[in-house]
Amino acid sequence: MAVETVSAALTLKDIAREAGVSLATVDRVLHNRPGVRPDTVRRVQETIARNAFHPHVAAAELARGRARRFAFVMPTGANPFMQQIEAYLGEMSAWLSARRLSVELINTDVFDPSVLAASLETLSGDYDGVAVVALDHPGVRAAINDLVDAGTKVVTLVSDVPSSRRHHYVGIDNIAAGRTAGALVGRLVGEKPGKVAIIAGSQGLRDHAERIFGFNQVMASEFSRLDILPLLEGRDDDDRSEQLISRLLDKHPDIISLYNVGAGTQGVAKALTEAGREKQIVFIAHDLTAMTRRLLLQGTLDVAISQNPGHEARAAVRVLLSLARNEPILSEQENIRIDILMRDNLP
Amino acid sequence: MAVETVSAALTLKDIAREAGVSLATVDRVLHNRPGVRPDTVRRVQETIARNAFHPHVAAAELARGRARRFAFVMPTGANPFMQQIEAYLGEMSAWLSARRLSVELINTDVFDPSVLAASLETLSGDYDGVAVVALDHPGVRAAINDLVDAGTKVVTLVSDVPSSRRHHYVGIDNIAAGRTAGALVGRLVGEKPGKVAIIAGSQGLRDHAERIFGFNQVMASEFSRLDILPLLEGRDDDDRSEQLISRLLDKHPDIISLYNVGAGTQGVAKALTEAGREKQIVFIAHDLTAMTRRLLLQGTLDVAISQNPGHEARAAVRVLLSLARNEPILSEQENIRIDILMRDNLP
DNA sequence: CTGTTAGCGCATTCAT
DNA sequence: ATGAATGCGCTAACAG
Repeated sequence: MAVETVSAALTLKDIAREAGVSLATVDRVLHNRPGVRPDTVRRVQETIARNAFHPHVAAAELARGRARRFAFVMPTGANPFMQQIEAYLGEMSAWLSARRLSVELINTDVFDPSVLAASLETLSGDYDGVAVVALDHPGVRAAINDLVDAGTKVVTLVSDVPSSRRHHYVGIDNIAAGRTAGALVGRLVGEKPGKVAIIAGSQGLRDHAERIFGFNQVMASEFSRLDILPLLEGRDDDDRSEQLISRLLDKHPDIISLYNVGAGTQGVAKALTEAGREKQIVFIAHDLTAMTRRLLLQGTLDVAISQNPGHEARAAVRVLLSLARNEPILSEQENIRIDILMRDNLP
Repeated sequence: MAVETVSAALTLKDIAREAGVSLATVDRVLHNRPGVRPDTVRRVQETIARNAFHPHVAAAELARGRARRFAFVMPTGANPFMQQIEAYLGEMSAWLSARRLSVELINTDVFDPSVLAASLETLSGDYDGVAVVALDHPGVRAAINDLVDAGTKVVTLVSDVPSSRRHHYVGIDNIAAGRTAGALVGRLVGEKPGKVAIIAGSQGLRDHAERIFGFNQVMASEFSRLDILPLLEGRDDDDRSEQLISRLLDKHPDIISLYNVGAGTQGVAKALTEAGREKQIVFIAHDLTAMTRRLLLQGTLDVAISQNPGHEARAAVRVLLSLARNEPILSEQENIRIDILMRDNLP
């Protein structure tokens, strides 16, 4: 009936005895520290492997003594999605403090590359790990690489800098998210012909650009019968987005779907409602907030494509911790999914 | 710039000194053990609260010495979804062993209530925690309650027994999953009138029954123009499902959508393809496996509604561990979502 | 290059 | 009802 067996709970000392060396030598091998004869290294490694030995993390953590410090560099301002991530970090505080981990929030203008880069530079040496909502820019890339060179573990959060040497990216594949939006638009409008509107914050933002790219890809290859209107840029601002969309709806009575790539969903929704067309137009936007939740329940918004902010907060912390401990990371666990949220599967 | 402050990393000893008692007394209060004057208890608790003190889990774990044993009671047989959960448990083995945790798999016929109940009874006393894919039946409920009374922590996995006193349920809300399926069918078929077919493993299975309930709810209230055909029961078997669906497709040339509530998706897909109708019919099924992934990419399957087996495996372990340690559980983290998976957001 | 040793913070006897 | 003392398994500093 039982399948797995219980392993005998070995300790470093057991390994040391079996390999015929001292505790300290096993420890050196375990952490690839210098000063051990290659031959001895091999012998110890073999005993470790043979016994499938894993050092007790609790003991290791305790013996290290030193607490770990992580910094989260987040955008200033009232972006609700970022606020959710910060809130979930706050919820972890008991968990963190029971592990002698500290997370410090650093709010910076992440949209100004020089400010962000400068902000990152000041962190060097003070932290074991840094999570940053990054802007893809040469200055930022350099700052990230400097941190990495200084021995700090770095993960990019939500927005990546693939060309940097960051250790990990915690966030979604935005091209795939855009493709998902495109497929949903195409599938939900049915057979009807008509125009599709698309509004983003700015094409200069990497995540927005990638989503637009993925969206257009799917529309061109699979729903070419639909007419995509030129991209509008609402700068993630409610009022501006509302105005742009209002004008657009006036001009095109045959719009059947609307995709909002970035923030400003409230403004877009307002324009839709005031035109009295919220039920006819398939409306797709990003992220789950109190507001998009309400819009989904009302039926104004048809789908919210989202990334789970709680998952991102915890994944970033866990990845930084694993990196700091030189532990392997459970990649399946830290992979952030593209959530399709509709009225009936709201969490 | 910085927002959170680093707490001073207190220890039990600090609390003891500040409260004017010994280490042992603080420990007693911390674990609600008897033998402390109420007055002293209060004083110690206040000091703990005032300092927002959290005992170092690593030290606690180390001092306990004793390893924790958990059992996972899973269905025998070749259910791919269950096999995925087991596989993810296997992937955690290094993680588990580094924490001196052991997970033992117990395979049982969970569909026979008396066998399952008997199986659970044998576990009593041997484990700190038990996760069980449960069948909702009085005998099983009693067995679960007995385990709980014996001090074992119990979580139900994937399939719940709400009337039992299990400590936690790790799995999705199946009514909501059924509603989600219904909404997707209704939205994806467009304006077309026609018939909708539905096939389940068995109405006797609680999760199937709940999904059917949710599905019908949405169809009746929002898509009453669609004609729902009587439920078929394929017993989660590919061949039987294929035969049933083939016959149904022959009989009804105007079927526009098909919802498979349980397993047997491969058989259903085969029937669809052999009838040459896989492109016209909106097909929705559950769970992501190698096969449903392929069907999604081919376009035979339009949506897979799924629960993340890796997440479920890890959540069950974490919840059992938190329960065993008397730690609070991060409910947002352990909540299992209803995933809507389409071709473009496959993980 | 290798070994010895003193804690890390808590749980748990055993005394008082 | 309370306190003192021991050790969990590992890291890090030091000694050879």
